[in-house]
Amino acid sequence: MISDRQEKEREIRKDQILESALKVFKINGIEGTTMDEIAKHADFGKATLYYYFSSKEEIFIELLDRGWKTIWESIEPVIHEPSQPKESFINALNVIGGLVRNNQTLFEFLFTAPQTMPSALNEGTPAWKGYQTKMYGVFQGLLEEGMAKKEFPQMRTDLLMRAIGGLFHGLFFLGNEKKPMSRETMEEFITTFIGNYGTT
Amino acid sequence: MISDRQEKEREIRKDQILESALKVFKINGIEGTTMDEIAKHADFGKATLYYYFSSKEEIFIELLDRGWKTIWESIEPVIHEPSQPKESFINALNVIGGLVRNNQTLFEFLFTAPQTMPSALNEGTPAWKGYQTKMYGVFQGLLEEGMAKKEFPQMRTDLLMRAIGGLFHGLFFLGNEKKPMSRETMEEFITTFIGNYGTT
DNA sequence: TTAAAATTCGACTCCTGATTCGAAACATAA
DNA sequence: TTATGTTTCGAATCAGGAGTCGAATTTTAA
Repeated sequence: MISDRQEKEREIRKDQILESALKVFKINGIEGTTMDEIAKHADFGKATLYYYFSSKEEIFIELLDRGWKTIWESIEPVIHEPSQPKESFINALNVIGGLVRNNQTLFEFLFTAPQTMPSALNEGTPAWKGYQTKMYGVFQGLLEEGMAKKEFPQMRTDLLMRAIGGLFHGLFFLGNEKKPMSRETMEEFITTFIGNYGTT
Repeated sequence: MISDRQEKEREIRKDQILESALKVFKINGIEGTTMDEIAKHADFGKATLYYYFSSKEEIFIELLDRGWKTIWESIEPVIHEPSQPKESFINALNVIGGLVRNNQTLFEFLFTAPQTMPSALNEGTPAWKGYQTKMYGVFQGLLEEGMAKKEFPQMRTDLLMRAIGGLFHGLFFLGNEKKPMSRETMEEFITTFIGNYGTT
């Protein structure tokens, strides 16, 4: 039997491993990351990692799953508030911005890793992909609603989507500045781009 | 002695290998790419690759070097034309857009690979890095000039830089559309963002 | 106090994939 | 035609890293 406390401690150890994996990944890149390295950082023996995770891939998947779950659960309540599409849209972006500010490394990983990790993609619709899809769906939806209400510039929503995605990514992750992107600055850029149509 | 023709043929074979490497990389990701795979695609024996390149890494570096050189040499003349900063800026972006349209895979690689290939970075300032730096320098410079002339919104140029970089990347590389981004659409998005200050 | 369960880990195994070897096949030019 | 240089490649070699094993060590609970 496993007590509650035991379960909790186990969870803590898993977190420790995941966190270390993330750090090592950040330093050595996804390619250069070895289990030994992760183990050293996490202060465990390599074999112990396999007591908690069945494979290196599982570690990365778990990182993605948890991360995207967090994103989704943070956004979800915001988009259910009864506001104008544009407002919801910006609120949701701000929520994500907040997450990024709290843990830059993690979220950069979440937004970048999928491109560079072919193995993870091939398994029948992993959980994280589901959240990702839902998230994009929501944003796209808000964009379409807002477009109909003339709150946004009249452009193809899929293009606008790409543009805003890129813009967000650029602001938060490009360049070598260590200071986090402030909420104000982000809003300024986004609204400048989106134009001050409906509101203001 | 190596005749001109021989030299030329050798160059062609190298191209063939580089092109194959790029394709395989696109399909299997940078991680999953093996020399065997590249060799198969290039229709050479694996050992032959080593006759033309000293290592797998050299292949990737060469891809980056050539690519960034191309970018730089395409931009260079445009920015020397005597125009307003904003105009030069957009012209240069359009030039790059043209390159991307011609060979999406290559340029996506050029803009993405550096993030995911730690080994390449460690060698004392590789050639491609030089071109990349020069390019960013030029864009940043144009932005500053234009800012002074009120051609752009008054924002920190480094942030504006990141934003435009992200925007460009988003338009050209995000999403799963296969159709290339048209010049018109790109300009529309960029100028919408930049605002129609000076010109128009 | 002690048997069973949970946790830890160093030392293997094993495989994959980069790189090298040495022997061909081919081309060139005297 | 032959000696020399060039190109090709299948079959080894070799290293590094993922994953396994079996023996401790620690914790739990009766």
